Amino acid sequence: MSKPSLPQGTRDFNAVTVQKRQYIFQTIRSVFELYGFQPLETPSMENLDTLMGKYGEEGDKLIFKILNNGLDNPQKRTQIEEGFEKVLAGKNTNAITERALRYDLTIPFARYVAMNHGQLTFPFKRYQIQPVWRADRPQKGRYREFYQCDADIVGSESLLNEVDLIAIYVTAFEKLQLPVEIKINNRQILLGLAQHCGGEEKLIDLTVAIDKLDKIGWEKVKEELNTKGFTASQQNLVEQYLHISGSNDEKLSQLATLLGENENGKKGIEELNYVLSYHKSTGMDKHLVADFTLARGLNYYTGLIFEVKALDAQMGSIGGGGRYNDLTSLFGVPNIPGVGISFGVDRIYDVLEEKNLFPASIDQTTQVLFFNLGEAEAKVAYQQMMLLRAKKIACEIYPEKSKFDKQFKYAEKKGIPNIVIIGTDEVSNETCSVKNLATGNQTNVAFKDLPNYSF
RNA sequence: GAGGGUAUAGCUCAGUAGGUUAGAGCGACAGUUUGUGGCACUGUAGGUCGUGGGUUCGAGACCCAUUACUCUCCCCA
Repeated sequence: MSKPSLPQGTRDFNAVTVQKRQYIFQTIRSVFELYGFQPLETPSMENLDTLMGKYGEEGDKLIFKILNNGLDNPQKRTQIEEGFEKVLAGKNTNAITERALRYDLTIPFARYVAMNHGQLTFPFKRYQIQPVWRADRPQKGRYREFYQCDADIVGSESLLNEVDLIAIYVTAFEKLQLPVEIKINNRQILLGLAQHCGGEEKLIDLTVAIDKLDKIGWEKVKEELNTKGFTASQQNLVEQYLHISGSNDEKLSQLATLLGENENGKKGIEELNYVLSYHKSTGMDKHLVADFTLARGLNYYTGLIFEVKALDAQMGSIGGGGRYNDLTSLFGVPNIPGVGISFGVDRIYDVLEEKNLFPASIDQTTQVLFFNLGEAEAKVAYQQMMLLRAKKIACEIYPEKSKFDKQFKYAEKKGIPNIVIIGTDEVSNETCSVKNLATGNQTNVAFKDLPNYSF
């Protein structure tokens, strides 16, 4: 028998880790609900057709596909062999796989909206907290199974939704006491720039190159633009664009000058201005940074886009989102605009851990340990313990009669702050000894007073 | 998909230039101490040195292969 192991990029979560993760989930969930979002859950697996082609060419490769059952059925042998040949040729076929694990929460949500748009009340606001899977190579801050927490609003084009989603980010990260900066940009601005550089068809090359700026620097970006056929004057324009700096207002006015009368550019700037000025009134604008280098990989975004970065932390983005004006048309239901955001819980966890920002209180569960001093004593202790549990005080009793040493060490290792000792003397007096392990203080408490004792 | 690094006790790691019987700390267990823990001391258990081949009189160490893990790039949360 070989040693048991885990699939690459997956993890077990021990008690402390689960509690810390619950703290993050609960914080985010409470904010979602505070803002009027309702929960949705979708299956771990979707039909492969639902997912394929939605995340770009790279994305398709990273989808975990599920092998069909019954491939050994002799009656289907020819069909399956043909299917297998297709797979070897790099194509997909439902003869071999027809289902796949969820890759994100947005596309399943779009599928859900497309299937149920007749029944839903619009604007429809849902949140979803579930794991997703990617067949990516694991590394620091990147896993093959990880959780996303999404909130989306569909059926409304109002920018008030963007305003609200930003407020969710700010509120949630304030509650987590994690300092962040929320970068915002607008696909319309990028589109305007592409048009200035010769046409909309340059948009993807342009965004891919721009996105790399902070990693590879302007010179390399310029080289890449050059190989993609951008002329010297176009490269110059991009350079001016990327070197815009100052406060948010200053940046936007410089950008307005640069893009001039371009309709998309003007619209994009107007929308950014709207959201930024709205948040001046909430005081949340101090977390917002207009960043024209922000592009985001997913091609379905059409309007404002967001990305959240933890300040002073070695970590990629811990959240992102944006407006997609026609996502459900992928599933045959056009004209349902939407906007959404996502929290990357696993990365948030890593950052909170790194910066020591988890509250100390969350890993404490059991409040009181009852010592076990023998069969008869334990029976009395058990009765007393149940009275405490009825008062919602978390307790446990050591399950066997052991030396004090061992029971003390058990309490200490589990971080149980109080112990209750009930031996023969206590049983006859109807009292118990309550000891606080941190202070070492010990007091005698009558049984009748124990349920009201403040531990 | 491309390129690095690592693999020795439950955990973290030593192990010199290839040389007898494989080392430490921590942890576990037991005792000093069967109604008062944390400390201390004493003792015990625990290893097919990732796997398979090769070189050698001799391999934990050197070579080849393989697997797992890990990190970086691409991309992403």
